Amino acid sequence: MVQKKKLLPIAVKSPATIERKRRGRPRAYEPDVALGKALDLFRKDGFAATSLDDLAAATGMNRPSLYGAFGDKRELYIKTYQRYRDDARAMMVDIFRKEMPIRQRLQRIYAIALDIYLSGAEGPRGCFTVMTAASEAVFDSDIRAMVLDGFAELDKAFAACFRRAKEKGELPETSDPVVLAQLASATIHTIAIRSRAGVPRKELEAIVNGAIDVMVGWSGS
Amino acid sequence: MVQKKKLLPIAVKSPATIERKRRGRPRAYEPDVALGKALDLFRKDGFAATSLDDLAAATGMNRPSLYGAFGDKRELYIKTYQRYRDDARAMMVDIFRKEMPIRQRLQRIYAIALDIYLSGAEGPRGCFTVMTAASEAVFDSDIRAMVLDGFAELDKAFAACFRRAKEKGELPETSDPVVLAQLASATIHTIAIRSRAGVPRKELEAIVNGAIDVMVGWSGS
DNA sequence: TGATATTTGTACTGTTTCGCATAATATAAT
DNA sequence: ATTATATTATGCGAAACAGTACAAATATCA
Repeated sequence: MVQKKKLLPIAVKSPATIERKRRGRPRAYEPDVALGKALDLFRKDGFAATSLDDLAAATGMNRPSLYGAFGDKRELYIKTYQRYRDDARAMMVDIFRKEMPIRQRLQRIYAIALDIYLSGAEGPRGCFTVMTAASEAVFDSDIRAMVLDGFAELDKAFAACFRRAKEKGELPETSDPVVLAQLASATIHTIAIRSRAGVPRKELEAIVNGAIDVMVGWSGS
Repeated sequence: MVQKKKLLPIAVKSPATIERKRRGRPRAYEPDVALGKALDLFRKDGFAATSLDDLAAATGMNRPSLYGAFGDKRELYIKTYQRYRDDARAMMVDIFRKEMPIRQRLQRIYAIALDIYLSGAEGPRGCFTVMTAASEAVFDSDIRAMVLDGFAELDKAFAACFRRAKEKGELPETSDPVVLAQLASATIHTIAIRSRAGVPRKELEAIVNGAIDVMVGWSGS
């Protein structure tokens, strides 16, 4: 009698998660949106400067519910980071997959990156991976591993782009996809940091365009 | 009678600061070394995660003395940041000034940058400018201005390098010193962040070498 | 020697913080 | 209805925190 009955009434509010009727008092929050609110806070203030009271206020939950749902502050931080990565990947994956000229592909990726970094009602929030590397990654080996994985994922995705472009003859035979990928990641990192410091979008776009020119040449505009 | 008497006995311990005999109870600390210790702590843990008790313990001062010497936590942070910038500039200035091939100049600058970023008994401490951009710069406009100034100073120094190299014929006429400078800064930023995440020096050097190759071509090694 | 100046060290205040214990509440299963 | 389960809500307690008041200590100056 583990999972017998069919015809289970699927909850209307959470389409992704299949959820049968739960037993006790119903939740007053939706885990996904609460996690999103927590992510917003952590991205704005960082781990150390964000208190559980702040998180409770932002999510509309009270502290015991936060613990019940996500564990302690550190576990919650890790979950928000995973959520951030999932979101960012979802926004990028199409552009990395679809067929298009390397120049256009890079332009679109950086445009989305800037959307992510410059968003935020109370100031630009930058890149959560970079912020986490700059703060928690040193003490905490689990978090450090996640951050390293984040860097590696981006490096690999860029390298694949350049490898394909080279095969298609868009890049000279002498070019090294791995080196170009590291430069592409470096450009991501520099706009992530500079966005946090308040550099306006126009300047960041100029940096991006210059970097693209160096990486793929002046073939297009 | 503002500054009349000559023959003032210069203190032996602090050669830089001219210091006459002070009136009351003597200091039990040396401001310069105390500020250095505070800088070490802030670089390791960041602003929010560093308590005044930690700072007092690290400097050997007690909290009232800390306030008397440097002001509150924020003022102390700002002073440590200025100290960091001064130190870094002092380590770089010769290489930016002396006459040498662009490739060699870049190699030396990145070597010193890596020395700074990877130093630290309890893990690599990264770049304080980048860390500050990632954390305090968003709320605090004074700190934000300092960080922006730090970025600009590096951009300008790199741009001057590439401009000189272009004039000496080390770079093609089509190359843009400003764009190359932004790439050079981006490379600084990416190794700063990655060092914090525990990437070993060998890998960071590979990133640097690849970036140099792209920026100045394969003329040298 | 006594007045003045400066720093140290202890202790205190009020606030914030994290984590949890406990009771109240709301639903499903029987 | 009664029981079991799951969540909310209140609030406690111990620790950490930033900042300051005040007395003791240690020097110079007259």
